Amino acid sequence: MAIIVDKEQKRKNIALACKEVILENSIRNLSISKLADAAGIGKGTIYEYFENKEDIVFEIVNIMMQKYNEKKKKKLLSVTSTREKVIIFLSFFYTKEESELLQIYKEFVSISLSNPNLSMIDFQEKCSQSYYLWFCSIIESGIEKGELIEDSKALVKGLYSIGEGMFVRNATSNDTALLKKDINEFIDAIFKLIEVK
Amino acid sequence: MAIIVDKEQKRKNIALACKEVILENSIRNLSISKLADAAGIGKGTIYEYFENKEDIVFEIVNIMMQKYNEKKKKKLLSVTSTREKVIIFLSFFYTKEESELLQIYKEFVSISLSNPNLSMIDFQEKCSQSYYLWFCSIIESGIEKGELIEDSKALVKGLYSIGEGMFVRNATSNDTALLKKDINEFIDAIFKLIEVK
Amino acid sequence: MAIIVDKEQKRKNIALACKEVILENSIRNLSISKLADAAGIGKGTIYEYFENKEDIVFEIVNIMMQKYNEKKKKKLLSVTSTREKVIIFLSFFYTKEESELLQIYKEFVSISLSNPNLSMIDFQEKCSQSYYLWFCSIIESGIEKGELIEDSKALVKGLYSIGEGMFVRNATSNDTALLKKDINEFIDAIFKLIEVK
Amino acid sequence: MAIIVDKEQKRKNIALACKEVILENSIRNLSISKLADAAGIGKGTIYEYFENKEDIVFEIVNIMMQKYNEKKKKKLLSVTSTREKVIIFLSFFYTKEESELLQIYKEFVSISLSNPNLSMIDFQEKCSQSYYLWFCSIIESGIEKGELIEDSKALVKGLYSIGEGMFVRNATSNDTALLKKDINEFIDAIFKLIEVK
DNA sequence: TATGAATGAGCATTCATTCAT
DNA sequence: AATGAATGAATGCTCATTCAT
Repeated sequence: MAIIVDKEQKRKNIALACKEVILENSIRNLSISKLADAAGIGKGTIYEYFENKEDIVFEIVNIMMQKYNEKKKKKLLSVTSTREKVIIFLSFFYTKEESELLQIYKEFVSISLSNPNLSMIDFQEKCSQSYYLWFCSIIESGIEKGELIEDSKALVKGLYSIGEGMFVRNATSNDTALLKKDINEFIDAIFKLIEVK
Repeated sequence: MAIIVDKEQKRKNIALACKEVILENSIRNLSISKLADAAGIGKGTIYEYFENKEDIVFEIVNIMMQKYNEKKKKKLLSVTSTREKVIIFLSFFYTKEESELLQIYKEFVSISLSNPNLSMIDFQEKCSQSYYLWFCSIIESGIEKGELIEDSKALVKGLYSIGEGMFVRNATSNDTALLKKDINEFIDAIFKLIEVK
Repeated sequence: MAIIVDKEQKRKNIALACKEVILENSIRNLSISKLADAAGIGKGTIYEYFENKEDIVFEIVNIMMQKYNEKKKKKLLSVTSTREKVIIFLSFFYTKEESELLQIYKEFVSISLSNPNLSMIDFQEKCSQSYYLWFCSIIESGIEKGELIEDSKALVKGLYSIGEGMFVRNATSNDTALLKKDINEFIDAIFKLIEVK
Repeated sequence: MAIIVDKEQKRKNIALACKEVILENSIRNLSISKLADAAGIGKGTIYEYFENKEDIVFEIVNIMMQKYNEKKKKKLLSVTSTREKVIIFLSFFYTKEESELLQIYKEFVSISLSNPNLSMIDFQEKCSQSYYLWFCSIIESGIEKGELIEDSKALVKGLYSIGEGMFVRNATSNDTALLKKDINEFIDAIFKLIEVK
């Protein structure tokens, strides 16, 4: 009988093996054969598990995002104040721990700005939406708990975009320390206005 | 006239001649030879004036931004309230009038996220800095005029990034109406907090 | 039953199972794995019964030709005049009833022109020879019965090739109505010359 | 100033340089890089002169057919009897002189039977039509000159297809001597019937 | 006997760049 | 200064075939 493999698991393994090369190079400069080499498999085998090159990137971002979300969830549970939660939420954009994910994310944004294909758009919109809802729930529970003023709700979309805006602006210089300072100073300033004293 | 001036001028002319084709297609689908055709010059000549394709986008953004800044300056003088000035400032990201500039700007951001070369980084930092100072002076004069509370100053960087953040998030869907709504709702909400009553 | 018989039968079953997909697509656009899927067997199993893709077409033509020959034999017995027999004989190339066979036959001729393998050559020669003898006997009995002039015999090879020649010429346009007209007009013309009045 | 080349002439030269490799291999097994090597130019250069692989084959068949047609025209003028003209016309299919053209032609027929693309069909139909008219005029002038009976006209299409039919049937065995014999015996037989005594 | 996972050679085409003129 | 002919590296993907089970 033929060998039976766990396709889903192998897909993950290959994706993970590819992660390193993607981080070292950029997604754009990666050829399938380099990826196959990195994963220690044949070129054709890639296509047994992935539809195309982008599919690999999806899988990687997916895996990394899921892992990160788990971490984030825990971190968010470890603090109580809404302010701390917001800081944790936006720390994504400057945290050194997630520099790998950030790098991939940067590529992702770059591609989505100039080359968006349907599945990419779809993926990004789902991501964006789920993060937005998450962030929203943090602010809302802050209001419920009486930490934030009622009007905070109208600021959610903006606050949530601040990180991304600063991230993009900062992307060329890659000075995460500055980014951290800027984001946190803004949070301080805005909380002065929206915190119930 | 010095030769160097002519060269600079010709660079501009070529860039402008390329603008239309880049807008119709995306820079990624454009080959040097198509750009040369569009500009009515030889392929080799492109290389006399530009380092590569990205360099052309860079020049176009440069030219268009300068023009746009003149317009913006005038518009800003035509209104008096700080709120109106802020609205005008951030309207860049959704205004239909500047849709060409926005499209090119999108390409530009995309390139700067994944392929930044030195002059691009330099350009972007200068741009960013000058816009920041500009925006800063608007907020500061708002404070001076007693329209905004003192604490508004600390929000400047954030406010200024909101537009970009929303722009990037919005880039795939291209729904400018939604973008406009989101930006303006945020401005409303934040002004509730920072306007002196 | 001997194993060898089973193998032969399975070969036939697989070939027949592939027939439909080959008819829907062309053999050139079909990969072994699609054929294996269509036959409901594993890719490797194909190689147990066939040398290659062409070999499958070969088997299908074989099977279909045999079936067709039975039909043809009956039809030929149902008419009496030599002219009618000739018409039936050459109707193969345009008859709608056999359009599947014709399509496969076309593939087969194409392959035999550019990729003939030994067994294919062998098959074609045997086919050709047996059809020739068959056609020959029709003409000869026509002469014996006094329907055709003695000299008709020398025309046999040519008459017999006319159909194929017209078929090939017609293959690109696929206009079977025209083909039928051309073949039958030729038969009319030649019978004017070879029929005993 | 840039080098200016005679594109049309260079196209012909490249095609001719490719002819040899096509004859040694088959059209189907030829890669662009082999063709480029054979022509002593870079792979990219091929695409400066040809749209795609098939375009090269067209050019070659075109060139060879034109040359052959010139020869044929002269040969046809060198004989007077219609019978001789017909023999010359159909000799194409077995003549050793044109074995190169025949080989290319065989590939051509093979492709047209299974992979016809639009330009190929177009090309073949034009070819076929022009040969048919040519052959037609030979027979018609034979009738006018009183060499052939009036009824010969109705045989034209068939006679003209005989060669092709026999050629195809013969293609696998490649026995040109036999083909010659068969064709000429048929011509003898048919001329017995259509020649005015 | 049957399988299907793994493979890697093979391929058409594109395009930035060079450089002789 | 301007050109455009020539190039060849680079690439995503297919698929017949093998072979361990």
